[in-house]
Amino acid sequence: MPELPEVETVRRGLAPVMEGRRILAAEARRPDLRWPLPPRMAERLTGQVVTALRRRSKYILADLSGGETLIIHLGMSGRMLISAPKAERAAPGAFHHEHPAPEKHDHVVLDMEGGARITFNDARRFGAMDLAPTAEVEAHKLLAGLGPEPLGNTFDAPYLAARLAGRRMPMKAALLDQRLVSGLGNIYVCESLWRAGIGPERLAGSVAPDRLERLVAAIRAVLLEAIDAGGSSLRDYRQADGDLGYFQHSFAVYGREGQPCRTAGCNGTVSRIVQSGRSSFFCPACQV
DNA sequence: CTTGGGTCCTGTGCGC
DNA sequence: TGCGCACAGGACCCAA
Repeated sequence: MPELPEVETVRRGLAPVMEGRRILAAEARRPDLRWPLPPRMAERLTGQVVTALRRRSKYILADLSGGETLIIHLGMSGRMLISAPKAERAAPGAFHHEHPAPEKHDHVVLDMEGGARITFNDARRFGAMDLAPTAEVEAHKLLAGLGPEPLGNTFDAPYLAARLAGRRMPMKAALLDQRLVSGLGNIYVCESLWRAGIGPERLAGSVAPDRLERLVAAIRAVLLEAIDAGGSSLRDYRQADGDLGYFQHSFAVYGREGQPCRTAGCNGTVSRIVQSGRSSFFCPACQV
């Protein structure tokens, strides 16, 4: 669900209540998400100070003082809900009671030093959590194969050209492949291809170098604007308290089937096709 | 190796 | 109001 900008927004929302704070209590309310939770997860989290909250692709990484890192993936419907009781209502030593009772699909609960409760809620349970030694977290099975960060300086047109040469996969599928570039999902792939004027069915190896330059610029711009906007807020993706100022991003093509293309001077209409089981939105007139 | 399809899970919205 | 179906932001795993 959440793609890179949403995950980054969640990270930024969690940082003030997590970074530098101790996890006073942790609870796993079921043994698994997409996969089994790591053995004794609650015990391994309890008492740890979160020394840093980082992001890699769509993963949030919480470095812990004991040398492990908590890896969090939100899957399609995962949310991190923050509940911070009003200071005047919080009786000393009794802040646990200031939080609402867990609801359906609240799977992991962290009570932080400072009084905030962080609840991982995930209806579809495609999300995941694991613990790995901080020093080797990049080598973790979930992270090892990830391609470059799209906002990092190793992601550029020559890199794309080299990786896409000879590939007969549609551009849509190529950009969704996290091994090529990591962090894009269905929405931002559609939006980026629209900005770059590239059709989602174009074969990856057939895009000229100058259009790859345009694509890299488009991807960066789309992601940065979405992060700026505080992540896009759709159905499943809402911060409980709404304090973070989530913004209803207005997409150029995603979810706009049948509506006019927003490219200047284009008279096209946004179409929807299905590629590998996912909806692709694009303008057949200006994306070629 | 590359590519396409099925699959996991629950919820929502729509047409009948 | 109920029912069945399509669809939802991800990504692993396997078969051809």
